[in-house]
Amino acid sequence: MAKARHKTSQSHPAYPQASEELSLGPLAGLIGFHLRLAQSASFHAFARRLDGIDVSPGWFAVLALIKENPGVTQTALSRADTRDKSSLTPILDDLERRGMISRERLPSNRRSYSLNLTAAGLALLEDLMKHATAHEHELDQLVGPGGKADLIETLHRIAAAFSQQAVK
Amino acid sequence: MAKARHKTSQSHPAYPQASEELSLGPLAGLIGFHLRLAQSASFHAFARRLDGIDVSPGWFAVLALIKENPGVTQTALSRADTRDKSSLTPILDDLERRGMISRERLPSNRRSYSLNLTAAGLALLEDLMKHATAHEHELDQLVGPGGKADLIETLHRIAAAFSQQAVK
DNA sequence: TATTGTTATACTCTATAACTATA
DNA sequence: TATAGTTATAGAGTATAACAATA
Repeated sequence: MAKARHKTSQSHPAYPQASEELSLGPLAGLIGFHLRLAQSASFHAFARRLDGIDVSPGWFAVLALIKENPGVTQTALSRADTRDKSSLTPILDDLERRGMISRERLPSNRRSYSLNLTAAGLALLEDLMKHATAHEHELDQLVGPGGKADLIETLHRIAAAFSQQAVK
Repeated sequence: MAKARHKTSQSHPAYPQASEELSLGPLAGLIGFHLRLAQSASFHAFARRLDGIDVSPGWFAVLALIKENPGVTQTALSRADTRDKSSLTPILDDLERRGMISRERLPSNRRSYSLNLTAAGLALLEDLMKHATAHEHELDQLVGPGGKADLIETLHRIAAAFSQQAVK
């Protein structure tokens, strides 16, 4: 987990287009393209921070959502994190095996699990949160003091708009 | 390729946290979290547009970069798209097999290929560009008229800052 | 020795479909 | 019949390492 390591050797050979940055052409004006590069770079930077901890960036959101919504079910959790419930199962299996979460059948509906953090899970989350905060601090610097709320609102609007489409 | 299909059945059962949106807690304030959701939603929406065309969103950038930088080498291309050269090989193999690109050894450096679009590749790219433009138009609406340049600049700053880190 | 590109391989993330058990 | 969760499986996407050809 969290095993991203790059080695971008900067040589400057003598043939066209290879020594400098490529021209992006129309890509330079596409939000979608920059969204991909920014999220990928940010994700890997966060993963690098988590090196040594055996938890990937995606698991952080799972733990944070359980803490914030005690007793949440797996299906509700998968919806909030916009992935299929079947993608969540192995993650939760692992977190349970490691004693980070508890799963209890709901008496009112014995098909569902009620998910909660254990004390160990809370401690893990708090550790992860420290790294997330440090990472976020870097992002804040890049975005600037006035831009953050706007940026989050815009990103949220994008996510919400296209998620609705997916339902159609 | 481009096979994303969601079915978010909106039932409203009678147990806690399942009927409505979950609380995001601290995640609500994290740029990184919203970056992931926005890019994932936008990516899948674009992929949905490309349904029927046997090319994924990632391949679009490859074709666009080759068009914009005729004769580019594989290593330079992989760098511009921030992925390893070995990830590019199977994509280029496929594009070449389908007659979309040409690969010629550079006389000046016979280790390198010079990549170019064929006529068919250009036609494919133009078709893809129509879909990308339509998708981008949707994003523009969401971002608003004044926000676009700012958003792209911010995303670019994030990508650039963390890519540099990766080199260290 | 260093670099370009290929190959072999593996890991992460995520989805679909069929299943069990409950409702 | 419908829903919650599991299992089996598959397919993108991407990386590392070892390699051949070339520099």
